Amino acid sequence: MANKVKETAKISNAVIKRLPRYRRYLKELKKKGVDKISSNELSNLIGYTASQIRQDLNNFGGFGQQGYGYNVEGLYNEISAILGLDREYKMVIVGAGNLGQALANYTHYYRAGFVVKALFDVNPRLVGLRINDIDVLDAEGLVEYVESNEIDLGIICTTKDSAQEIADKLCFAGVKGIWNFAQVDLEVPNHVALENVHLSDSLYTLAYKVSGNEGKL
Amino acid sequence: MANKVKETAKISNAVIKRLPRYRRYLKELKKKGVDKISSNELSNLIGYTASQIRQDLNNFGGFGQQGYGYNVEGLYNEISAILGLDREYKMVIVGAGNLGQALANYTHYYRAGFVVKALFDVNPRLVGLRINDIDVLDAEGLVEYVESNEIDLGIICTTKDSAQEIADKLCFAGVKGIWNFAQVDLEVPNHVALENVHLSDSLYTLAYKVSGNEGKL
DNA sequence: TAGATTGTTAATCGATTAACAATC
DNA sequence: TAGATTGTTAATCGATTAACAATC
Repeated sequence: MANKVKETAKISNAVIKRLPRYRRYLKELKKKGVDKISSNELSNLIGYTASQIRQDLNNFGGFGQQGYGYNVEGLYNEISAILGLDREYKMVIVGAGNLGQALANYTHYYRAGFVVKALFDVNPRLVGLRINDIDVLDAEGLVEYVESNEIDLGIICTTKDSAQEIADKLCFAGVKGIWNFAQVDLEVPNHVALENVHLSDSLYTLAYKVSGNEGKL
Repeated sequence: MANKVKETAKISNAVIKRLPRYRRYLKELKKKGVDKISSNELSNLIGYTASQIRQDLNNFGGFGQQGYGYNVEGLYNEISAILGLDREYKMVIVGAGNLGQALANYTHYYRAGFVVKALFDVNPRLVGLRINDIDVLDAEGLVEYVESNEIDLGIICTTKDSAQEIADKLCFAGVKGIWNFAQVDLEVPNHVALENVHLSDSLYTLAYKVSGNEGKL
């Protein structure tokens, strides 16, 4: 087993959550024309310890070079690839209310690889609209659309009451992941990835910090 | 030091992040008319271990009763108070684009205690609009408005390039916390709370899980 | 080569889980 | 009282940090 290929051991969630942040800082450095950076310099910028940075990166491979550091562009590309940002994702947004519309307008900016193909809603007053050149379709046709257009990701922007039903349909229709903005914990099959954005949970956490119950004030 | 009052030791972030979730489940139980619940029953619902639930709650006080369990409504109220949801927060949203507008329409639903007083933008085509009965004001007047209206929280929905400048102004004007949606890590004074919602980071995490680099597939 | 910095092992720290005495 | 379940201490597990040998 002297194989150089990394065993694909389960990477901890804590590590994964830090990857997009590494990528952001590397992108900035790249933009500034910085060629190389050491774990120590990166630590000063990003706030993680140099040790943690080296540990994190070595989960995926030896991207650095002793005595030199890391090549900024190379590392940026590696992390992008690890995150799966070297391919395209076809998405649908279910729920064309304010948030769904905002995401339809924004998501394609984040990175060209995320393409919103359609929005869906049950409200007949929204069906037929075009948001950022994307059609709002009747939620009736969700499953068929997802199947025939090979949609990768479903974004749920409905109320919490219909979110699970939508999730079931999306999973049945074959999406690989769900980005959930509804205030509910969804049940999805093991092979479907789930990422939650619980905005009110986040706001409540802020309220906690502000309220002084933290004992720090 | 046989005082019954809990020492306000620093509560770990992991615990705080779970509180809104406890609250959500307790709210549901309350709605269903459930009076009491044991840590074991709650564990089955919520997915944390019973041991963790008891540990978490005991950071704040002994809310349960041996041989009985926890009173649902009582515990709900306690957690709400710990989170600081028993008071009102005056907020401004800076950046009246799609996301800012969406939040202006949504946030007050989350809980009556969060009141958006005004939106701000630099774009003259947005200034003067009314979103959900909330005025869009000229960003010029931000500091003065926050000061004279005793705003508690600032919500940043601008691009990453202006986010730090806005944060500085908000802090200078005296907000107690910032809810940041811009894709940048902000610097704020110690006494100002900061909660980030990095949507693209979240989307990239989803891409990672879906892409199969996880080694689980 | 000498100096620098990684990759990786070992030590520490913190968070989660298990166990059980206290007590309702 | 006996049974149930908490509150809390102890054990375990995992993640972070420190240290240093490998090596560019």
